[in-house]
Amino acid sequence: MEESRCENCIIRQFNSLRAMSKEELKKVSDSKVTRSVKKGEPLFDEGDKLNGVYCVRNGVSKLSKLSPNGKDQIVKLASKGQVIGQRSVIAEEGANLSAEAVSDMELCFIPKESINSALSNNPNFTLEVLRHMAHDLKEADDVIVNMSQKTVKQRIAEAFLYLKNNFGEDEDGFFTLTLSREDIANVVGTATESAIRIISEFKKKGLIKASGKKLGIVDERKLKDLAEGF
Amino acid sequence: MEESRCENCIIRQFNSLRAMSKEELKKVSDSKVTRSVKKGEPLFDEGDKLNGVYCVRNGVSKLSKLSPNGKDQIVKLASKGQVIGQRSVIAEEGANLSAEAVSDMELCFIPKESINSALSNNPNFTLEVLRHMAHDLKEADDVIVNMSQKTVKQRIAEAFLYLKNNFGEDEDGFFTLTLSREDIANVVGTATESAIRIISEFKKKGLIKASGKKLGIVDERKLKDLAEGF
DNA sequence: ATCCCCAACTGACATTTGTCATAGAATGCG
DNA sequence: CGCATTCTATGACAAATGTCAGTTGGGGAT
Repeated sequence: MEESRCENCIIRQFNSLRAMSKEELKKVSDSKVTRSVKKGEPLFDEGDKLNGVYCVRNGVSKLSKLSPNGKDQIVKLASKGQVIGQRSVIAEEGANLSAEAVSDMELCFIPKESINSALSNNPNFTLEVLRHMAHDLKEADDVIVNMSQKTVKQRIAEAFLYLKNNFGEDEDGFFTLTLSREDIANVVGTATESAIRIISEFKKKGLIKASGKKLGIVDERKLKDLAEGF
Repeated sequence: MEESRCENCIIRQFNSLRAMSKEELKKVSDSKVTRSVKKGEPLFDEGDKLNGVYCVRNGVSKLSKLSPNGKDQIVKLASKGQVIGQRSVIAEEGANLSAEAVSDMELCFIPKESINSALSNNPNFTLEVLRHMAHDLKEADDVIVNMSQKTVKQRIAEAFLYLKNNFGEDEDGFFTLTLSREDIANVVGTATESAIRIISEFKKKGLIKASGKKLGIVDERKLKDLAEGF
């Protein structure tokens, strides 16, 4: 990995690391380890003790949790600029979720000592992390409401809008991030077959398009209406 | 309210205020306002700008959000020792949830200036708040998984266990906190009629007991099994 | 190229859950 | 005390979703 000093890394502008001082960043940079993870490979598993956090440079990871009935629920998708594992490190607990790459990834692993030292010495950094977590918590609350109050159809519509807004689309209007139908089902919390059926229905109705594994939005307006329940 | 100096308040042992210094607590105590809220009365509404946080001295509040389909989803129940509204104050956003008393309450309102000043001056306090929020976030993630992967029956079983573990029971084995069937339905994210039916079923099967509005657990073992999907 | 395998799909059916209608029970209020 | 209102309860039905079984199809490995 060529350009690999945190001090110069643009990605940190997107996360709480931007509140670190020059010296702290130097320490982080010296202690960090870069790592490549291929699509489908795990970063860590639920319950693992994390000795640091991952800063995503490239690619996307799904954070999921196995429910007692044996199904995986994807709680979050983390991409460039996001920091994975900070909750576990801060709470000094095992990981609550497992992480797996859904596309090839490049990440920086930052040992927890660097994080903890910054947390106890740099109030600005701590406050910045706190703000990020407050934001995550709000999002989580919103997800709870969506999951419990919206139909599968509405949730799939939302998932499509989410994929477009957070990961973008290519020149042909297909999502940059390609998820399997099973992953989509696990994001919205439904059976794979149900997800497939609804995706087919959306396609028939001209709301979305599909070509091989690639998916894209055709009629965003209607999709939004549907997600809101009209 | 008699004994009302924060410095002497036992309740703060349960929340992040315990990380405040003597002087900070003094400032908080001087600036705080105590407030009584009767069962059924609102504390604040979704979208309201909060000028501070509430520290619960007594009673329970439901934090809920209205979904587009017109139904309320209860995201959290806050009781003695919990601080309400910190997320909004920290993120400097309007409230994401609305809060309403489900039993008569006594609370202390702490202006956001006191909180913010402590956040920027006392790293220990900030870290403590951060740890609390990390914990809340984990809980929220777990709720997401439960909501999307468990059946209504399982979720109601869990709700009963939750009510016992978090609010306790009286000498007759009935929950200290009495919720309406509608509130229970809104906690587990289902229709009121469905909740009522399942509660009746549990009662018939001897898992729980009901007397008027009071509810209680009879067979905790079986209820736990049910919640886990057996 | 061919085979193989997994993902995508489809149908039929069971189960769960929501909705509407209605009735009884409890509670508060005048 | 009696009335009104809200909460609880139950039935009947419709709609949504899950499950099981089987088919198709495309991409990767050999």
